[in-house]
Amino acid sequence: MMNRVVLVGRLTKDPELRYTPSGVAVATFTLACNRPFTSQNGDREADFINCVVWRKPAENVANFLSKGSLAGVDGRIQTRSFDGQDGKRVFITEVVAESVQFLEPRSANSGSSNRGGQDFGYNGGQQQGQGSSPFGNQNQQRNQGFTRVDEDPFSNDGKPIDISDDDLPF
Amino acid sequence: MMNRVVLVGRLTKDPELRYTPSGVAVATFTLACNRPFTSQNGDREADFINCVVWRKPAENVANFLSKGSLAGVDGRIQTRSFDGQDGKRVFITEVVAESVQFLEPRSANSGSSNRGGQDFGYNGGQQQGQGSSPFGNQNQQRNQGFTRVDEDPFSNDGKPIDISDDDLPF
Amino acid sequence: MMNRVVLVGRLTKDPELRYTPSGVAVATFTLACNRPFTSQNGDREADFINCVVWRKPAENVANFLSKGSLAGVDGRIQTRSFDGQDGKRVFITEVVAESVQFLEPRSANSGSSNRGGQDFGYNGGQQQGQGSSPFGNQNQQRNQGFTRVDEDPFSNDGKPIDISDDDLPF
Amino acid sequence: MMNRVVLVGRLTKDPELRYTPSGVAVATFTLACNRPFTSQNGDREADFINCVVWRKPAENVANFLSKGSLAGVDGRIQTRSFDGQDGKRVFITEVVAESVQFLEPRSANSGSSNRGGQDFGYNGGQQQGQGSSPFGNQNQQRNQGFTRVDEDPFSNDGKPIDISDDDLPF
DNA sequence: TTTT
DNA sequence: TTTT
Repeated sequence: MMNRVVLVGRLTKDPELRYTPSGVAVATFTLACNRPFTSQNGDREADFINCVVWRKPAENVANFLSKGSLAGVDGRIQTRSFDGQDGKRVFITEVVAESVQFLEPRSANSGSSNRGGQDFGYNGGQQQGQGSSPFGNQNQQRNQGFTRVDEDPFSNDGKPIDISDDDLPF
Repeated sequence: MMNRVVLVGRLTKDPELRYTPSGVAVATFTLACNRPFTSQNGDREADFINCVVWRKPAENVANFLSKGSLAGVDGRIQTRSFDGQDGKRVFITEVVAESVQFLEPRSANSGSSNRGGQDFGYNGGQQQGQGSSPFGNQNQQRNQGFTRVDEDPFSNDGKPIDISDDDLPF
Repeated sequence: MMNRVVLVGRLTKDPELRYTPSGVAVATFTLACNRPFTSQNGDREADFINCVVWRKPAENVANFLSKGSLAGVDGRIQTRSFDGQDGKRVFITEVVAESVQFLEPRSANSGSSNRGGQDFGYNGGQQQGQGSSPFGNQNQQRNQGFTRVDEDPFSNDGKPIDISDDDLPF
Repeated sequence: MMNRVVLVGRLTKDPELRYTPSGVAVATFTLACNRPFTSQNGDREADFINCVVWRKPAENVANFLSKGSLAGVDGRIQTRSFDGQDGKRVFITEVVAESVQFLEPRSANSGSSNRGGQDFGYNGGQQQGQGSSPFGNQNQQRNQGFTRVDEDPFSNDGKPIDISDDDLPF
């Protein structure tokens, strides 16, 4: 059934990249989306929306986005639940990004003349090697030492990811 | 910032209608959206997405939708948090519907020749009186005896709605 | 770059199914989407939006939808142009559906207990044989005798489809 | 009925601002949205999508966007038709933007510390005076001398806008 | 637990 | 706590 989400916002922190036991990349991040209206106290609030992205776009996200980056997400809402450590069921609502668009312009001291708007869609994956990033390698550090975990994308305390290489929806 | 959600799914239960202290209608319901792909165990799963709708469309939802109804939602993702009764902060992600479309055809024994597709948008609110519903009044019972509560739409145990008539975003 | 469309409307005519020279199915149809507001003359108008869908979902559309069917579309806006017969360039804006959802309930005299909401997404293609349609074969006639054309989906007067099996975006 | 479009792309030219006879601002512009996949010849193509925006956001668009600007649009698809000068009916499909988001970062030599992501939604209209633009007044020229026309937003050869101040959907 |  |  129809389930479509489009967001533009800023990462509240650096994205986190993990791998399933079978080696599939998963990145998680939170987008702060400022609301287009003000609250009754007159201040501008934001929604903080948890996003998950799989495979190649996950690695692109980890490589090219960081805290504060402006990004667009096209995906679906997913809900799931697991048993929390206190024994009660925890319900999660998050966005599974099918594509992530990088909306930050390249930094001023970079050599490229490209202006923003790079797409990290799964179909549009142009398989850029990490070393040849047009954005430089200032984020490369973040990609080192990632442990392969078999965890729930947004938590460290529960519920293995029940996913296998063969059965991913995209 | 851009934040758009479009869903089509079925209500898992009858919607719940409440009123804020200042008399604003709020309806809450959960949409079951079947996923377009199967899990690794081969079964078709669903996402259960909590939705909130305000004002006139809230009353339309309460009047015309019930458990199992097929409905479309156009809205935004909202996050909020409150202190749970166990003292820890609870984070909520839900969809605030700006318009709800009724996708169930009118029942066979009804007199109208209209086929499905009725819209409950706030701008398109055609202000149908409860008593003159083209769908009959079989749901009207549900609208009686609603207590005016000042509660968080999806819970009975917390956090007053911090909203006033004057400051609604729509 | 982000480009997302979600529509719900009714087919203005039976869909048209064609095949490219290389055998790829393409269906075209027009969705009438009633506007949620009225014009200044007080009447409710509609937008008539041309849609194209490729491959398996194209065949599903041709088999299960017909004039008047309520359907949902999730896709992208596409523009293209070609030289019209009067020598001037014609510009086309249409929606390429990635998935089409059938929102009509099964007909009253059908044996299935399923209620509406069937999805024709490419990933969700459950490869239903034409002969085993749960909706009967009243539309099957429409699928016979389709000439394999190498035409622009919405016109008979021009411009070959520049697409090959290998290079489809989905 | 549901009809939702979200786009991110770059303006192909400076936006054009006009006013209806009753004084309502209308801006038109075309967004180039690069496709996330390549054509069979291996080159990356784009869709060129005509957009219309009304009232305050129209003026914001004219003031803050120009050729090449990266912008997001949230709106609806609209179709309309009129009689062309050659006597045949012309059909138009375009996007009516309900909100436009400015995704270009402010220019390097500006004094503000704000980074991109400004929203021009109708509800979020913060009513910035033209003279106090945080982006400087380099675009202000474009806003001078606009004739009040009663034309179809995207053409100079036809069909009066059938709209009045009182009957706008937003 | 939040971005600009 | 889930719909068809």
